Amino acid sequence: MTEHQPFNERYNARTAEPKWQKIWAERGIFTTSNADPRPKYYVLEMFPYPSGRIHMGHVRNYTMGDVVARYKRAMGMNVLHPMGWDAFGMPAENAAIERKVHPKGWTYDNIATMKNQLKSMGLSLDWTREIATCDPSYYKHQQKMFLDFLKAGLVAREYRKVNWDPVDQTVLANEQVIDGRGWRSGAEVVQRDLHQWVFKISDYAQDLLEAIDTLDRWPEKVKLMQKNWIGRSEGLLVRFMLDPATTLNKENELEIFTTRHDTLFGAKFMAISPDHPLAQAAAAKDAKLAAFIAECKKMGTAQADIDTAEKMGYDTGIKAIHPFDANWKLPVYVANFILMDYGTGAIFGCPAHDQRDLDFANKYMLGNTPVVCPPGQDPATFVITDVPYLEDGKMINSRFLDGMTPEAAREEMAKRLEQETRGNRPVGKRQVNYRLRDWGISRQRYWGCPIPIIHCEKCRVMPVPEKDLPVELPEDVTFDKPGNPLDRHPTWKNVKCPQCGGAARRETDTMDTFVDSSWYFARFTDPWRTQSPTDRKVVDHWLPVDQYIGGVEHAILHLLYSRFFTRAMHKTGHVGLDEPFAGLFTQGMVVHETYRDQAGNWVLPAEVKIEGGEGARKATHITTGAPIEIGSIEKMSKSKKNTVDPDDIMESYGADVARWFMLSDSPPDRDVIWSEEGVQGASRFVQRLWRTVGEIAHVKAPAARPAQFSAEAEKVRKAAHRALSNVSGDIEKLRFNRCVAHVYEFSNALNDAIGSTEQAPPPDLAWALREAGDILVRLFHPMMPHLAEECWAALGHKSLVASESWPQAETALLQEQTITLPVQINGKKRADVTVAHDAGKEAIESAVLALDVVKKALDGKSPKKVIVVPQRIVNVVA
RNA sequence: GCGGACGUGGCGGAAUGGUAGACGCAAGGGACUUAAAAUCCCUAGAAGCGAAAGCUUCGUCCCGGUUCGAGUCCGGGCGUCCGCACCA
Repeated sequence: MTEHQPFNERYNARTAEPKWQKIWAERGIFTTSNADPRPKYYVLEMFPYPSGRIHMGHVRNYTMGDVVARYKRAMGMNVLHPMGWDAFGMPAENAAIERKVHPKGWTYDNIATMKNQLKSMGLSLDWTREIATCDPSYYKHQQKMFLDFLKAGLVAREYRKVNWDPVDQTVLANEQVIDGRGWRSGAEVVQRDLHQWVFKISDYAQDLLEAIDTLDRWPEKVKLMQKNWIGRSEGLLVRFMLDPATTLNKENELEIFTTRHDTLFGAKFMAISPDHPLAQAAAAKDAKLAAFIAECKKMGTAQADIDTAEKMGYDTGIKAIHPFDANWKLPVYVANFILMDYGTGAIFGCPAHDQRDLDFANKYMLGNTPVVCPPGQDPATFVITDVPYLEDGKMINSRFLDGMTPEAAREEMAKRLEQETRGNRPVGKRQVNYRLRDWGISRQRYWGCPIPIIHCEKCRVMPVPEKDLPVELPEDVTFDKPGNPLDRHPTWKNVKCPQCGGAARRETDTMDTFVDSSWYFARFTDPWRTQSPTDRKVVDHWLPVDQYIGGVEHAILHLLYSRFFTRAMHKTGHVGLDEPFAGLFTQGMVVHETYRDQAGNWVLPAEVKIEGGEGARKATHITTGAPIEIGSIEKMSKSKKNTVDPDDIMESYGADVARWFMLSDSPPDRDVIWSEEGVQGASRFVQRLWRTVGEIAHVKAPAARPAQFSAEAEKVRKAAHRALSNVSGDIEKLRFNRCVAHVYEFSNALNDAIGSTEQAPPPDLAWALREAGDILVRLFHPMMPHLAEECWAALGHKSLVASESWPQAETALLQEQTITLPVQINGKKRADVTVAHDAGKEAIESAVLALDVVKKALDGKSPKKVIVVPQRIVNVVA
């Protein structure tokens, strides 16, 4: 048996934590067998990018997952709780450029460091399943699936806009474009069209949308965000004739998509995307238009930039003819806010009922005609100036639509336009549109999974034969020149065409790292398998993930891509289901105060000393003594230096304290403020628990359960079993902050009981105290596993608490004999009434009416109404 | 700009439409100590009344609504935060 610490000393996390971690590892208790017959439970936290060191966000995320894993294990389930590395990505290449280190070396060094950090947290992870997405043994299978998807028609090539840095000769991520300039070069960024590989996620738009409703253990907000992202809209395609006098015969019509065809009589202009073929054709004959389009290309590709940029247009001189009036001509503008990717890249503008159209019309003095009149408003006096009318109403100024609701008007308009034909085709056609675009996966970068394609002059685009997988990244690359190192590698891209044997070149683009993270959860089920990405028997047993936990910043992209990828894997036979994550939890961020010195430089919390409380907090620099300004609380970030290094915390307080603090106070889905005081509070509590358990360890109790318990012993038992019931329920609901509160409550109650006990408590109380001690330790074990092991051993147990089963609450102890109900008179609390816990409504009512306060308030009259809510409250309406 | 959330004491927060402020932090008072740390006990939303036990009024960002009853539901504001397709 292991030596445990004597109770006259403080609990020493520094010696206890490594000791228990070693024992857990030696006994392999967190290694999961795929053959274990017990019911499965798959708990997964979003795997980290190996950026260098773990941060507090990781500590929070992985602690939550670990609580669930340890709890479910105690509940008798076969728990899969793996960990890996989202190891491809740009920071490795940035390090290569800035520090002359190889991305691979940099990444694996980081993994080694972070793995040690995670190990020191005492997480119950199965490290035998560790994977790194940058390992050829992982990405080989990803390449195989790319080829399978290609065969299954799930992959296509499309032109896509990217931010191009003309100096660095590279594509920039949106975050690398700052005020329209490249972050490294400072050069003005231009939009460029690149031929890209895309996954056809839009084929699944309807399915992904509908299936959201089956995800009953996902947060509503995430589901709503995904629905809006997919953005289904039912609208109408309308073909407008172009006035031949204003255009060449070649372009004789313009097709637009609209969801507001009810407002067609409010149209004032047409707007097309700068990338629209008509705009391109017109620009060929109009140098000014060409210049305008070039100007539009200087805008970034980020949606927020497009939406917030000033609305600009260029009148092409082309006129479109209103479908219901041959004499009604609408000017056709090229406008910077029209996207080619959405609908047909062309719209009609109705300024009175759309903000963007109104801004545009006001700028170019195109006027507006309201066609929907608000209820109760006189149409004759209804005018629109700066704010469009977007609500429901009655149609006006709209000929045959007048008087209808907008909804009926849309229906009527669609019907009429569908019936009208021009050139054997209807003028209008109903269409369901999605905002969701196909997923562009091509990246012009080195540190990613190579796309297994060979380009041959003769045979065009050829998949790499499966026997040649993986296509491995060459290691001899340089980062001293602009552009993609793969592209300028002297030999790597030169290959023979697999079909004709002639000279060909490899695809030098690599995959978006979201691809890597779209199936890692499946790979964890059998990471050793070499012949295929998954073993169907194994993967179908483990999936879906029962509880997935990660940051809300992944609410849309990562989760939606994973849902699509799982469907694609299903279609190609790699898994047997569509939805990868049955339960999802999105945790909040870790935030911290910011500090600046007098020169305005950010200062690390570790360098700041805080004194004085309550409004009078003053901060000084720990070494120089210079005054420090305390700033706002913000997300921990390197740039603002408001970070706390988990290593420092674990070194000075221990992993359990860090874990406990991360779980306490804030609800897990909200931000938590890291504060020194809070950590110290957690640290004090660890010592208090240690002392409490020490007291109980000294209590000599009979082996057999006493037949009777005194009131005092009963009180202890009730506190224990109530805490047990509460903590269990709150872990199930992932309400860890309440678990923490209940452990505090229980521990306080236990301390009270011990404090009022003489040296040797009577046998029944002694037994109750020992029972409570055993429950207490098992209750906090998922949150503070090292302390729990130390306490468990101290209580004389030979087993590991990590392998113990979860205690069962005795329901009889949860029910009080009498309950005290608040009594309200007219909704205000005026008294209490104590009744038997199972008292009926009538009994409660008569007890309440007998109260002096109630009698006085009623003043002899009978109450209008008495509302009795069982177990809750009584309200007397006088 | 679009989409999503959040707003409760000095602070983090608790509260199936049912006693607002559990639990913790910080604070104040006391005990122990030569002293400090640690620990333990007590107090604590605001205002007012009372010698006291206690009582009254107000109070969950603001305005309005639904309800016997609203922190919670609905409508409208204000503020803060997150995401927006090549950051992960």
